[in-house]
Amino acid sequence: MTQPSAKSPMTMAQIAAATGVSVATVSKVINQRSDVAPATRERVEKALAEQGYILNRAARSLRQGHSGQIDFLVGQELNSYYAFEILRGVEEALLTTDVRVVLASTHAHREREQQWRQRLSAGAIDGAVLVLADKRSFYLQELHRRSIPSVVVDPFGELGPQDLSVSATNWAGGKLATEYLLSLGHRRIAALMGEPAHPCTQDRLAGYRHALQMADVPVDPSLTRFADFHVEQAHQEMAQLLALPELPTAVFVGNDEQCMGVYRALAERGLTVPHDMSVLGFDDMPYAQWMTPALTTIHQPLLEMGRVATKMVLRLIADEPVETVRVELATPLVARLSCAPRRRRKGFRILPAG
Amino acid sequence: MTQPSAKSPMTMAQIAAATGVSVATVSKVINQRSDVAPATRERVEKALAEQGYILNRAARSLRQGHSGQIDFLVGQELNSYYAFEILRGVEEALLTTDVRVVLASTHAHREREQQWRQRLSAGAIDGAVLVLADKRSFYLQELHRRSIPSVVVDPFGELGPQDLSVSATNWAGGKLATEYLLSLGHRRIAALMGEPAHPCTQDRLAGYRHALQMADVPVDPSLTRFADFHVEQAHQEMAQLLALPELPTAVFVGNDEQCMGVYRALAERGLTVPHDMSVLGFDDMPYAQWMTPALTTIHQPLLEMGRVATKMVLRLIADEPVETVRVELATPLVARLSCAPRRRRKGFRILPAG
DNA sequence: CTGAAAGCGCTTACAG
DNA sequence: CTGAAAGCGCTTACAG
Repeated sequence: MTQPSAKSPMTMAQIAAATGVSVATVSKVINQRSDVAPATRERVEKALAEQGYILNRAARSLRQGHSGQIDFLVGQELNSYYAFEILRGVEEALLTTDVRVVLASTHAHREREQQWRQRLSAGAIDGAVLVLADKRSFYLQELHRRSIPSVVVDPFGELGPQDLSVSATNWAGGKLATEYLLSLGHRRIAALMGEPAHPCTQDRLAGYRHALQMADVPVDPSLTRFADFHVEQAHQEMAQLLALPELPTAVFVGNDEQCMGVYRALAERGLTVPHDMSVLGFDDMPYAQWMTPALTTIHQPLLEMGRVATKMVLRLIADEPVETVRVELATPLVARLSCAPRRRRKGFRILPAG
Repeated sequence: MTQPSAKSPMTMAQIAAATGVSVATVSKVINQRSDVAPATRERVEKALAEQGYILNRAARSLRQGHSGQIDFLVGQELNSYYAFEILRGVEEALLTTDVRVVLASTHAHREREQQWRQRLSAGAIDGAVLVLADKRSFYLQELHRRSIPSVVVDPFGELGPQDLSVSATNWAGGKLATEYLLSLGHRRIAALMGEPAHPCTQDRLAGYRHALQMADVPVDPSLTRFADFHVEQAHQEMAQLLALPELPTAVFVGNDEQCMGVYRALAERGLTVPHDMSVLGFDDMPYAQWMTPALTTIHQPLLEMGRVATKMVLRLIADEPVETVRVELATPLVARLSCAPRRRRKGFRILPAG
């Protein structure tokens, strides 16, 4: 029946008094400095544990000028699960540390940007994980000015030579997707991509073209379309594709979310997946396996990207070396039910069943 | 061409020196105390603005014992978009304040719980928004012990009389859903609910039963099934429902995520929505409108719930009164394409087309 | 190896 | 209305 104590927390001074050493020595023990006699250290550690000592971070922060916090900053609205997956990875990397994430995106509100800059200046931010930033990003520039460690996840444009980044192997992913569709016999393969300005779009598209060329399939420009990364525009663009005189038999799509729009456009035309059209996504979001039919897609390790970026930030904060400036994480293909071998044209040739 | 200054931030002492007043007076101006002469105040405010003064929060925090941070704590794994929507609401409420959210869920890791408790004790948490907690929750108990303001969003069980909460009108939502299906002519309406222990499940089910009784439709217990709130189990339970000798013609489902499993189970049996079965969800997650067919569902205002809860926490922190202890936010029905009028039994009666 | 002392930047009770 | 001074809890350079 230990009584819950709501008393104000222990201080180093109290521990010092209880142990008969100085506050300086207690501090040294807590900070694992080497210049403490083993016997003293042991005695202090025991008291610390027994009394349930708790470090006052505000005090340390005031003294040292840092805060035990890193910011999670998204270049756009926080309206997509995409960012959430990355955030979960950040959380995971921080699980065993005593660093916290702060969601600090300012969404381009001027007042909020001011506030954020203030926090920066006041030393309230030890580091940052930036999603969808490029070298012209407000955040990145401010962070550099203050020399605060940062890592960009999935850069949205060009980065400076000193900027660190973590992304997916987009080129390889685009190539793999296309090779898979080719292996199923498809030749007329459309690419319904996301935001054209995003480097990941460019890279995936380059992978797509490369795979086609390797297979001696001519690249038909009318088969490449762009949209933002959301459902609505994908739905529209797919409708455009379906208005073509000669339809593709497969589509490689910019992300899973867009695939929902693609499914819809197909359903509206009375076309079924994968019988009439193979659909291949990108991301492998949790819902991909539960779409009907279950979506074949390229896995983008968003959670892992968040985790890796966070670990890099942590190393930078601790002044430890970071191995690579540009990390790219693998993008395997997850085969489900939305892709099938190309059907022969109706009445063109009848293959024996089996 | 103002030179970006990476110098260490201004202090009150510098402002005081520049203005010819004392540090105490600067502090009073910043904290909007009344005991400052108008002329002095004006002079100091001018200097503050011109010099771009920035408050050092660590110092204030050390002095005052609070931190400008509230914790966002989820009782379960942070693996569902559900929590993300609430989090977005929290963010929104904080947009115009200088309070930050910290994602602090410990996921029942013992070591992390210790760390969290330390932060609590050290005054690093001014308040908390708890998702899916009940009165036995570790977080809630610790928070109460330290008298730190908190509000529970969507309580997972019973709460103490003094606990504040924000939830959706689950009973009304269940009733509304059922009435809608009844109005479409359905009489055999299944309820494929989520977690039976969750109060929201109980409330929705009560609403469902009430609506049936009001319409003089007997409640068939074999038509009520439970699962967790995720896709897999919903898929299984729906398969069970489809093994019944007499099938329902409509299902009211625990949440939108579960509906994906329901769609799948139906597709596997060759049944189409809404022709063979009407499906009605709960939540109105962003993807609901993009499921095929677009899901008719009860809108649960998760984002708004997060926002309201956060505003309550903010009021509590500021020692302002809070109007209501239990807030319930409305749950309108969003009609889309997954529900249709009940079809007459095959061969029972032929209606003229049109 | 140990500790006395200064100081991080603020707020507040108090004297004037 | 104004300000000198104490103190929040820590860390660090330095003397011993």
